[in-house]
Amino acid sequence: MSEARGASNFIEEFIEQDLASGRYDRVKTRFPPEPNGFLHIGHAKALCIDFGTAQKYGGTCNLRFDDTNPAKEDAVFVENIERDIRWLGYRWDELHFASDFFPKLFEIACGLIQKGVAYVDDQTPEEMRLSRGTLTTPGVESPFRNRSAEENLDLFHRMRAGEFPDGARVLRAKIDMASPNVLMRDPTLYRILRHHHHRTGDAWCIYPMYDFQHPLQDALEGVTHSLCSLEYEIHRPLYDWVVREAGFERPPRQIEFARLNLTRTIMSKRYLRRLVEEGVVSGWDDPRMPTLAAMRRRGYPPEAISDFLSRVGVSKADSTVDGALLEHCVREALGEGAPRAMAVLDPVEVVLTNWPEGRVEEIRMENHPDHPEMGDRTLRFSGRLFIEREDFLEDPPPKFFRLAPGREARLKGGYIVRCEGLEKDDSGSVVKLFCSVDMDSKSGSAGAGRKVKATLHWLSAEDAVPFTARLYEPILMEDAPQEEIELDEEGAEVERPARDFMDRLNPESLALRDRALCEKAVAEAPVGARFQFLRVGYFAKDPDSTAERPVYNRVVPLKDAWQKAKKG
RNA sequence: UGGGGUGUAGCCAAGCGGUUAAGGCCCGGGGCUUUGACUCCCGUAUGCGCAGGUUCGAAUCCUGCCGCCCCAGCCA
Repeated sequence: MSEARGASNFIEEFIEQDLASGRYDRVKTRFPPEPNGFLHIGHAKALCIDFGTAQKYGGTCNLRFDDTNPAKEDAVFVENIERDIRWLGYRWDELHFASDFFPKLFEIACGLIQKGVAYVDDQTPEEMRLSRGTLTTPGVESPFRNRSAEENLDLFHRMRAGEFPDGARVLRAKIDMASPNVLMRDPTLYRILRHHHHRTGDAWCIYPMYDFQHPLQDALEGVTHSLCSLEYEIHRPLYDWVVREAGFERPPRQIEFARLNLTRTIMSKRYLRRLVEEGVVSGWDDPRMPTLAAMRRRGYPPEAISDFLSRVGVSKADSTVDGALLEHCVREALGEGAPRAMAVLDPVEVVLTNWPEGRVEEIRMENHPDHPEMGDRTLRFSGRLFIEREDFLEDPPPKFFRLAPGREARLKGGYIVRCEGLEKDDSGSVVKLFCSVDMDSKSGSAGAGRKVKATLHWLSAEDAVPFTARLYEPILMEDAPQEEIELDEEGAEVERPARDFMDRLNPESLALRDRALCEKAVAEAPVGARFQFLRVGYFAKDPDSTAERPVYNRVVPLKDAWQKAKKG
């Protein structure tokens, strides 16, 4: 099943070394989200690495919820995360919750106390902060550091029994208050916290900290390779300390990689939450959000996301990937399978002046130019049609070769028309084009051999169904620094927010086209259906659609050489 | 000023002492085209953060310097 043909990144190199040296005889990873929010494309990177690596080496991957902080967690996030993982096409081996291990973790903590490497500290949070020292100065040992094991054990049990108020005491590891690695200065292992937990209810009033729970749980599950992002690199000595002190023979190996950043994309959970709470977006699944729920709703195929992630690669260098790469992957994933259809987003009426009165022709249109097996459909063609407003220019610039006064263009699958005149409203905008049609130019006929530079998409009045198109752009206008350095009164450097990220929001991240027209088949397609609107882009039907008013999200636009030429 | 990481093209990223430094995205040029799409060709680092050194030979080894990221939660 697995085809391990050599390592394709540094993590796999480590794994192959470990397999070769006999350190491990199998591969077991885990994906360990905290159920406190929605998964986004950044989490998807970790997810693909965790599941993908296990898969490659014929191993297994667990899904584990690190639910050790009930104040921030909720069962609804658990459900959403599970759904997102399945959507990406991954299946976990075992499902675990940190909360299922609370009794075991408590037991291990007691063991550490008995060994004399953990103690109960009565200092206030403020006292602890002060005595921890700074980055450049060592910390000071707590006055409670040398209590007897018996006293510590008693105190810890009483913490668990609820004898002390929140924050009154903590359990700490006894490591080294002078360590240059601040994390090793007697880190907190347990805190008292009275808060209803979404799974254990009020059974516990003490909760383990990440640095205690995570390594132990990895070890208890039999994880061999604990893959995580770079910010945990400095936690590794502590990770190793915990599993070693707990007595695990063959502890997991933690390997860290760089997390994903995307241009013009907010990836911070805190900021995403603000967008939702302040109503900037409609919710966690607003198609402008970088969450998997949003991408699914917008119409991204899951294969596009895994393809994107595999192209991005895995390394330890901080990076920001160009959003154009994701778009490319989405287009590639959609190009083969999405049926083509006609939709005119910003219609302008075309009247064919020499079209036989009352005549309506039926035209066969292929559903996909490269896949005849996808069949075809019939569209009507008549003397009253609609084309895209931007496909006509009264005063065309040099490289514009679509319709203009006196110029010809082909209506795809139909006839060649020539613009003979136009009508404007009081404000000067074009409301109607008068065109002559070459009756010998019907698509596929002998007279059609003539070449015309432009082929336009169109809809005849008989077939045009009104709908709303939602066009999306990146939610940020630019990638600006989050912080800038300023000098305070004493001339010291301080960091403060350069500009609130809310000021960098792109006002054009959502554009509505509510006069848009589409084919009947498009209007009647089920929610989630995806089409390539010819010459416009890929679109997916949104759940907001009603029978009277279909709504389509632009998944991604088509590449457009003209738009590019216009700007350059 | 402490510790841990990291720096190869506009953006990612291979490279692990020995031909002219992979590949993808972006970009430019051309072919094809009843989607200015798709596709197909071609092109884009005498250069690998900078400066020295070792070597017949350095992106790869050594030394020094510089930039950027992470760490002082009873968050994860």
